[in-house]
Amino acid sequence: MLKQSPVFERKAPSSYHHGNLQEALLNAGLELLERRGCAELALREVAREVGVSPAAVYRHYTSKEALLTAMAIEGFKRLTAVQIEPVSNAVVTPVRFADMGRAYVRFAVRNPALFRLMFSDQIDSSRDAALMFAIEPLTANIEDAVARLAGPRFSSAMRRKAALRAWSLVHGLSMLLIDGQLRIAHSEVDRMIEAVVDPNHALAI
Amino acid sequence: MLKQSPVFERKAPSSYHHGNLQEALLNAGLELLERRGCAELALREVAREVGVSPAAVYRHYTSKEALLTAMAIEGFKRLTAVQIEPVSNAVVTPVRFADMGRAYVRFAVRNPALFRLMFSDQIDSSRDAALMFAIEPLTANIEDAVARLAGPRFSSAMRRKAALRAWSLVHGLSMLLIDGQLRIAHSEVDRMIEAVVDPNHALAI
DNA sequence: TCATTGATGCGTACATTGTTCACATGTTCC
DNA sequence: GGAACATGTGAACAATGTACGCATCAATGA
Repeated sequence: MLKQSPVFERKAPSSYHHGNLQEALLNAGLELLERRGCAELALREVAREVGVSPAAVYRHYTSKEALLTAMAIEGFKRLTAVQIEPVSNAVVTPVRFADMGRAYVRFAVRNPALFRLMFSDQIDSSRDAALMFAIEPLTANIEDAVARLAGPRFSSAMRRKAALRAWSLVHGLSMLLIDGQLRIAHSEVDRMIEAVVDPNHALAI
Repeated sequence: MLKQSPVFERKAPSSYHHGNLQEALLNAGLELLERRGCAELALREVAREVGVSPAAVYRHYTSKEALLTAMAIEGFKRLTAVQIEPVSNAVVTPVRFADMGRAYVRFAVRNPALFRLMFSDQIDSSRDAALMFAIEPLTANIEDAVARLAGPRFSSAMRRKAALRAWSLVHGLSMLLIDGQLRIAHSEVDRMIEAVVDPNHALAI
């Protein structure tokens, strides 16, 4: 019998074993997350989506929180990827540094529920080593970019401060945007990101 | 018979009616929120805390979301109060403007669960008029302070941009701090707030 | 004074959720 | 082919949000 391809999330009706349930649950969870929102995501519904009993989930994740954690880890991987892209294999200029921030905000706006989950209290970053490991590059990339942009004239304390300012700015803008606090049209979101995340203040100290 | 004072949250054992259940539920909810966290707050537990049946809650709030919304509104009132304090009855200086931001972040750090609820997707600000009304001063205060600080040399577009930058910065720092993303000791939180929210960049445009 | 009425609380019930446990079904390897 | 193991199922449990009809109380007005 042919091995089931991972792209099919639903098992064939007659097959008892799924084939790649762990990954299927993760993908179904990520998809359902954006449809239902962060608060209404039900473990049972994820199982239903994949076509499997609720208890089967526990063979691959020890709890609902564990599944959410895996989803958040995937989110951090994706965010890290889009974040670092503007400065990979390139000199860090103020414009490219701002591009990093804009990519961060765009990721949040395009994946609001996932972004919210990643920074929610439903997952405990100090508890799960893999999660902590996935978060770490996010900070490291910012600090590294600051270092490459500022050069040796910045002390390590100045770098950390500039990085934290930059992170706070883009993170706050992301949150306010996906909360709908800023009453702006969808079409204006990009312009607002351009305006707020500005190369002129890249290294404000 | 004496009317029950609102300060007593639990009804006297023999009395059928509570006296001020609406406010008691709100207070109990706010207290439980910080103990249990934003995700684990149960309507039934709030009712238990007040000494009343779960169904009684529905005489005063149409749903759990309605209670959470009321709690969030109270949160916005308190946040607005501490936020505006540094510039009420005083000329707006860069230092006082920064103090506004610091008060914002301190509120978040001292009431992490409430702050998270206020900006969560569990309440829909575009749905509830009272909630929208409670949020509005938060933005207005920042923009007003920017206007008083910058004077007439700032266009209205520049004011909005500066206000949004300032809000994003303090909001992002607040979120990162209560998420525990910044691995810093409790004792260093205040120093970090001082460093990041800095009068020198009050009006960065 | 006392029945009426509206507001407010209760008990019960239901569907849904996260989780557990014993059991069923495949797969792998000797 | 059978033993050992991984992986899925079904039934069950407690807890949750919510709806319903009924109980209790306070105020009102004849």
